Amino acid sequence: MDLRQLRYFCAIAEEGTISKAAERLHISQPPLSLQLKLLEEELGVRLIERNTRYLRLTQVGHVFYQRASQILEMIGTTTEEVRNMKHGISGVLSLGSPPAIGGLYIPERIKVFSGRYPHVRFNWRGGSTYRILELLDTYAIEFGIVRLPVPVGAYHAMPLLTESWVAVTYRGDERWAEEETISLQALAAEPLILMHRQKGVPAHDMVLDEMRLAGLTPDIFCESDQISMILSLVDRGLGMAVLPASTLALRPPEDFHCMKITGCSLQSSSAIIWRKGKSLSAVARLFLELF
Amino acid sequence: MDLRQLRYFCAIAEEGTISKAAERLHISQPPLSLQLKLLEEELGVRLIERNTRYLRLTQVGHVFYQRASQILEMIGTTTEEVRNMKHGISGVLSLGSPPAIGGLYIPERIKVFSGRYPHVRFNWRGGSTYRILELLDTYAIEFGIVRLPVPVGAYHAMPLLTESWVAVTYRGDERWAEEETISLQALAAEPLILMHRQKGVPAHDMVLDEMRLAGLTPDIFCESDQISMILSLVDRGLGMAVLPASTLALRPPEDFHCMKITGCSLQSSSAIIWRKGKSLSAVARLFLELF
DNA sequence: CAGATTTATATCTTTTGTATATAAATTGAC
DNA sequence: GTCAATTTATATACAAAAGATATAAATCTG
Repeated sequence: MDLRQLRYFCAIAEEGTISKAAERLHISQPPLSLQLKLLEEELGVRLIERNTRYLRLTQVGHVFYQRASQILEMIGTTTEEVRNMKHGISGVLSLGSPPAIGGLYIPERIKVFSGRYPHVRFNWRGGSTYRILELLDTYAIEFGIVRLPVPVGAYHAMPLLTESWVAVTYRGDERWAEEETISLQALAAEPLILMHRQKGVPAHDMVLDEMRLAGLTPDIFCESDQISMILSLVDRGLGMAVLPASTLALRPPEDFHCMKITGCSLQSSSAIIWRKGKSLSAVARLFLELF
Repeated sequence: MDLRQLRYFCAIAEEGTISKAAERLHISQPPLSLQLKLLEEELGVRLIERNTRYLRLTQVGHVFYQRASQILEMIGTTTEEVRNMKHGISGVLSLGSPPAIGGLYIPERIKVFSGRYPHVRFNWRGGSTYRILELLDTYAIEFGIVRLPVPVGAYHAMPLLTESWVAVTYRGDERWAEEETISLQALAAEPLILMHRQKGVPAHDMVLDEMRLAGLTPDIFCESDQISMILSLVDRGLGMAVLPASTLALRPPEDFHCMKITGCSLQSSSAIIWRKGKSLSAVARLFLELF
């Protein structure tokens, strides 16, 4: 198969007659008829039902048209992309994430990416999931990592992991050292160090909601929007944190003790999202290929 | 640009030398060198750094190789797909969904799809989200619609809408006719008609969990795994249902009265998922394009 | 039935891709 | 350091194919 044949086929499909398509393509009509015929013969399928008065795509022709358009568009963007890389791969990659989630995924990938493309610079914004959506909507960043759910209409999403939330104490805490799990009731009796409640995105309200709905007045010792701050308090035995399990993935396991929370289903998924309307930059596409 | 040039470029990138690539392509070496040169000139970018002893891709060359491979693969699958449609578009499309979610998305699309491709037959399995995952894993269905979160590793996902759960009474219920919202406490005092709790997928436990954690003993009048059964009971004033808002979308709005639940954040997202390893059939891909 | 329009076929020309021959460059062996 | 071996690049010649022109066949309109 030949790219030219795809272009020709699409032109015919779009123009509605072979003659008009030939005009658009700046060739004469006979070779266009011929190429269409050759394409159909190669595929062993009739793509366009035609005679001197009618021309319409067959079912298979419709399918093939969709695929062919996609392929041509991909070739176009690839060509454009590569041409713009005349002076190597450079530019600024703008992304955003809540610090806790981003810390999991971003630094290692920035390291790999920067090793591969040393002239790329980064703009890594922080903030709540809600804030990240704002940054996306104002085109301040190209893509963001957020916890689901988010209003899904305007964004493409690439799901990352789904995980449970766990209760976290410091290693030296003898009362819990032997425990693998903790009940919500027991948890409510502890001083709690929690993620700050954040506007618009329910995932972050989950801990507080579950607590309050339990009818047990939770003892919120401290709220913070920084995981590192939360853990620094836990480390000093000032209270127990409730966090997505992954936020501890980058910490040395000997520093903290995690317990599953029984009788409740705190869960959250995260995803990479980007705006549907605007296509990603070449650099951003390269970066997302790391996921 | 020419498809042949993409094939040639990929062959060179994969074989490591122009000579070996020429051998693999069953052409001689000089035209291959020439085509590579022409490709680079057209793109205005050096893709392969080479001399008589070394050959390695430039940064841009690496990017171009990835894109070119994708394009070639797409052309391959498209060709294959279309060749298999020799006798029109037919076959059996196997999918699965919990009845409640599927009812929202599937019937209308089956209607459209069947109008377009009348020779396609359908195999629409039901079951809990957990069951749907089983069917996917055993290749009994090609894709499923489920409520998130699901273990994300093995599946591609295409997110659908995110929605709140609502409390539902029958229209004639005077006690609530004027209310737009209902508190969790008030809800707990009603006889409840709920989705049956289902194994493995936490989303369906949400109602019960929220209830129990509220410290209020919920009065579970009836559990069912069929939305239609639940609504038939609600319709007779036997209790109040708690359901994702979308499950009522297909019902006449005059039959039921919905209220937002205050002080709790019952939310769920749904998504179409399919196995990562196995590529979708042509018919399935066509169907997913409706979303 | 004549004129207009569109697709299909035949033949010729031009373009482009490929092969052969050979030069140039680099590495390893003696 | 020179010679053989290997690889890429260039030049020329040939072959394949894509396109143009001319024209036939089919269908609709007036």
